[in-house]
Amino acid sequence: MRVATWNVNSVNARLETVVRWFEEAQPDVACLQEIKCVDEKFPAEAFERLGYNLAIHGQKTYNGVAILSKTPLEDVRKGLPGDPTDEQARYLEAVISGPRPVRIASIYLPNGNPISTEKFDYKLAWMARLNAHAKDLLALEEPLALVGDYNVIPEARDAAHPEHWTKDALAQPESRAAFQALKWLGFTEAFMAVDGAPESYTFWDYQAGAWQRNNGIRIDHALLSPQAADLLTGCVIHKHVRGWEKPSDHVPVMIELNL
DNA sequence: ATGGTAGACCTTCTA
Repeated sequence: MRVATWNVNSVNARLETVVRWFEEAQPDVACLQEIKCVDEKFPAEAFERLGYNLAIHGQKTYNGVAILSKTPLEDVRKGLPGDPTDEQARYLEAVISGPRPVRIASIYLPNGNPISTEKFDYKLAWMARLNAHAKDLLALEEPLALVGDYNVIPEARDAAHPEHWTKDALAQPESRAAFQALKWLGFTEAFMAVDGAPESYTFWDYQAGAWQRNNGIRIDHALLSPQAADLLTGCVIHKHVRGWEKPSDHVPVMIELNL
């Protein structure tokens, strides 16, 4: 089973590009982030035509996450538990039905910039809530994948120019520590388990010719429970998609599970 | 030190 994660930077502005990639890569499950629309504005027909079932947790203008699956989605949870006042659509969880069900979450972790503002506090509070919820999910002892745009550069090797990011929320020690703490609950980071090559980025800024200079960062991650890690056979970053017409600034990351 | 790009949407915010 192929499970992808992709921050599409507006599913409506990107529809042609996104459909092109779906037809090429044929994911069984795809988790999208930054759809940037309410549920009613999601171009559902385009994906239903390709044979997908949809779960959408949208929001006007900003954020928004979705899960598309070839098999029906069950036990859908919208929003990250832990703060009922949080109105940002950044978390969606569902169980992918099948002979061996897999629980999947589509995550759009807060950016957190600038770091001297409440935006960074919100990022760290959100990460604490994610870690608490992830701990509960691990206790279920089932195949589980938490995939998405984590907005965290885990290590210096995950940036072409680590020195550019020292004042950025994506590379702060607090951000990295929270991501490490999440992994240490018992997750396997799919990319590091399978490949782990340096200079393997998932995001290149639109500005300053970042793509042309390969000035990228690796911030889109797939974390697997032990029961899912046992099934892991591959993890590929679809870098070439960044060179297409009208690209997102992120590229898809695809994991393969043996089921 | 600045500005460079992209998307939603109404003027500026987010990234």
